[in-house]
Amino acid sequence: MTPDPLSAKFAALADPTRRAILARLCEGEASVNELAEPFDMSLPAVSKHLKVLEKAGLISRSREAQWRPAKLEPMALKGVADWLEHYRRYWDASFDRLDSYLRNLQKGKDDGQRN
Amino acid sequence: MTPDPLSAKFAALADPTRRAILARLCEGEASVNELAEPFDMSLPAVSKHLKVLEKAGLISRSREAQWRPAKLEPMALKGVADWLEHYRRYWDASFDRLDSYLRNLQKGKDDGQRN
DNA sequence: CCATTTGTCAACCGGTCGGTTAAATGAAGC
DNA sequence: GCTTCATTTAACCGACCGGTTGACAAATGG
Repeated sequence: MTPDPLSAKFAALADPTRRAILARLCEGEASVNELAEPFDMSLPAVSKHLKVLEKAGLISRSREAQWRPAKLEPMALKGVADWLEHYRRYWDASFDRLDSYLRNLQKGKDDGQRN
Repeated sequence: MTPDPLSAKFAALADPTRRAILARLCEGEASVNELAEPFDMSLPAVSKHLKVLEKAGLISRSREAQWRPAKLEPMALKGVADWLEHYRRYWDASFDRLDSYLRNLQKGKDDGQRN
């Protein structure tokens, strides 16, 4: 247990239901019932998903009478983006290779360097 | 089975061993034995991790005599980055709020707008 | 106090995950 | 053909995941 924070974030994001919940929370805080509405799933199931997101730091929860609204915590996503950023140069390089390959095709003839 | 590609990528990244393998592959292709060397883990375990990464599209594999070198496929990571990009404006906003809060603290007195 | 509304907890279930060991495969070299 | 090296497959294991149902808790409001 107690996996590292980054693993917890990736694991939390690896479920489409949870990603949909995050997308919904972009529009503002929402109660469990509101969040559960789009899904064909029991309330406890949604509650569990919220707990996973909360433990990963991706959302926070408050109390408002009998409601427990959930709120997006976007800085946690920034942590994931920062990890990915180390790899940007690799996919940029891949894209450049693909780009020049396509340019050579476009130029039509065999006037580009082979390889 | 057959989860959506984005879920497969997040799930593959949710394991520190697999992230370490990707980091190693930044330095170039590597055989299974090379990749397994840093880990206190059997070879079949590493082989399984590679299969997860491959099914997620994050690496590809070739054949070279009796070796099956693995190679980073960075465009797959770009797919993850693109999904995250939708949330950038939210963490930027959070960061700006934090930033101006700290600026007001730095200015010391209560001359900033509250709330 | 009682009922209603909202949400969580507990126990259970089948399936997947991350690891193991032992056996099988594939290619190379003698 | 046999051996050796590199890797995968198969079977198994305990733990975790995503879902269920049923009971419980906590706040609101008559």
